[in-house]
Amino acid sequence: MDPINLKKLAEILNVSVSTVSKAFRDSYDISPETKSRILSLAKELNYQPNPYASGLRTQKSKTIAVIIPEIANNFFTQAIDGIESIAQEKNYHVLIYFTHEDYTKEVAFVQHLQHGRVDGVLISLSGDAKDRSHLDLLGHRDIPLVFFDRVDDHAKTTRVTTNDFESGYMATQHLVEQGCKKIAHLFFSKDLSIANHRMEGYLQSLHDHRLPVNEKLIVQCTANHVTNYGLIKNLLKQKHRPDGIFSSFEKLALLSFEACEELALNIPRDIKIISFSNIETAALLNPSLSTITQPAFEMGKEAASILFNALENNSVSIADQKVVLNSTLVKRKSTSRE
Amino acid sequence: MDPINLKKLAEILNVSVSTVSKAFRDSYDISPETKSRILSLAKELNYQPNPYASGLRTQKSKTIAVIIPEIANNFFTQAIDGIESIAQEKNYHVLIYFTHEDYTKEVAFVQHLQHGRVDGVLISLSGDAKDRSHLDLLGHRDIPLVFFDRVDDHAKTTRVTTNDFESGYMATQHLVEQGCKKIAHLFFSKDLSIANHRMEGYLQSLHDHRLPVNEKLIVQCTANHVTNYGLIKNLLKQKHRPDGIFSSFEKLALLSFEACEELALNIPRDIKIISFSNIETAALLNPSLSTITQPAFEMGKEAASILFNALENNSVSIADQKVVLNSTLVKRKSTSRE
DNA sequence: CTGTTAGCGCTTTCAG
DNA sequence: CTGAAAGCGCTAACAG
Repeated sequence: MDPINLKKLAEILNVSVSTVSKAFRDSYDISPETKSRILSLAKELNYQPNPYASGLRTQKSKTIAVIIPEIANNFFTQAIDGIESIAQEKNYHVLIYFTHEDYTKEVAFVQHLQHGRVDGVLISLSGDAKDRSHLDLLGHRDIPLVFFDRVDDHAKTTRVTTNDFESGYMATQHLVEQGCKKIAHLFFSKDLSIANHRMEGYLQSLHDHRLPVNEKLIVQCTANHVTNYGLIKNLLKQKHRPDGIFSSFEKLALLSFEACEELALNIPRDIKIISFSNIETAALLNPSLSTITQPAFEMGKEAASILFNALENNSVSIADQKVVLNSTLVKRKSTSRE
Repeated sequence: MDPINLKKLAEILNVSVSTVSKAFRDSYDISPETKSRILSLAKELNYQPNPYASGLRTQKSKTIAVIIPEIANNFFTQAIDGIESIAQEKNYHVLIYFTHEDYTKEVAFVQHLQHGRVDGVLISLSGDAKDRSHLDLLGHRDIPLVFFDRVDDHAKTTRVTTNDFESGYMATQHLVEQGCKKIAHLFFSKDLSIANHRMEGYLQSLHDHRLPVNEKLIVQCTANHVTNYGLIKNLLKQKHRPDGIFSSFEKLALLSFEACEELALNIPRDIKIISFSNIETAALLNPSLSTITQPAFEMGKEAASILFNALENNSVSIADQKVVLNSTLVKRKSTSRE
């Protein structure tokens, strides 16, 4: 069955192609009768304009791209949910790309997106990137870019984050309040500003509570979870093993749980754990993990709204602003009972 | 900065547009020197063909759509991961659409996709659909469609599922083996063939183990989790409350856990629970939930591979076949110790 | 081996 | 209020 197009509609109705086209756009400048004739036939024949033709003509795709490190992650899942909910509202389409923390993929995706496939881009950076200059390409092409969560602090565009410094501070303090003296910190990549902010909160909190900083308790993890598991086990086998762990990444907390189990360390008796995490399923969750939970869904919505706003107002360059949402500290058994 | 296009490349190199175009496609029929001159300049200027122009011309978008009920769900998260991994390999783009179990949205998405935006569609049906005729539209437009998990058994196209009957049978049997006599079944929507297959497995298992079928223990849930919570609580407050629950949907198991907690029922002592679930984080998981785990990632890969195969071979109509992968029964404390 | 040309389906001046 | 015509950027005959 051949697809129906403007030309055919025009032929059937004995009007010109441009008249038909206008019927869908310029509601003025066309007689009401003609318009309704056209629209009703279009509906009857189930006409939809060809997106590639109008995209080519108008240089608008009604599509955005979302570039994230991974999807098997509750934070990103919820963020995508938020993004898609706004996109549906605005009648936009959403393309997804996963970098799997691979910088070269991030560069490749961005390269591919600079030629009209999308009108705008939402990105959460991969962990192992140093040079962010590939992102400038989008700016050169007037494609608005909004960062969320894993932002580039130096980028001159909108960044949506959470209060990571404060969260790191709160998390650490929470462990201190439970009597922890030797608090370890697990983080992922020094190239991520959010990781740095969280660590700064941790350090400040230790300082304010007059606890010493022990380099051996600060563990930089990798994109490889087998390696990470080894690192965490080593941490726990140290002579002066920590009595608390603040993990800035959900997966690292999971690995810590597993490592404790293997080493027969009781949580929360021997060691207390708090982690950034967006696991929602409290009923199924191990009751010994306090969490810092980010408002992921809201972040997705916020970032998408800002982007769509820019697109709709043709304000090509997105303001150099930082939007900060607040995470929530969820205390659970691990720490609320001594 | 103006985007670079074929015409500009041609001008700079003093060749015709078609020569440039050919350099990227027909590696034959063009002199090696010209070709390399063109390609190197293209790289230097960071040229990328405009996808909307070539899409319009070739009627190929190098894009597929994935329509799923929701994303905040471990099964779908893993499936998308699998789909995207194949798409990356094949250099395809992936559009995502969430129906949130809303049939009207499913229809609207499919309507929008019949005019060239995508080359193919992967779908997992929304729960409340009866009439699947909207999907025929895609067939009429020669857009291949592959179902995964929530398939339409009557569709004449490829369907990728798991062995749901057998899984339902195994799950029920597992509870029987632990001594359960009054086994409830929670399911979601009679319109979903997979739900029906799972239930058939449940019924067959009861029958084979000479246990009576009690209609009051078979609960049809809804898309609304507050309602579902009420239904489950009612189930548990019945005079002859069940001593085992087989849930065919992860979220329903979570609600059961919560309801048990509220009603002070001990799991697994008072009641044992087994559920379809793709929660991966064993270390964090409550140790009292046995699960039927579907190979979601593999299903995504399988469905995507079949679709891309069809696209690449221009075999527009996808064979009327059913691909069945096997789920895994994961026994945990709830049932492995009496 | 290279160039000319028509046209994918749509939007948008500009004339009438 | 309606229509003719140009052209978005690219591809694919077809000539040369």
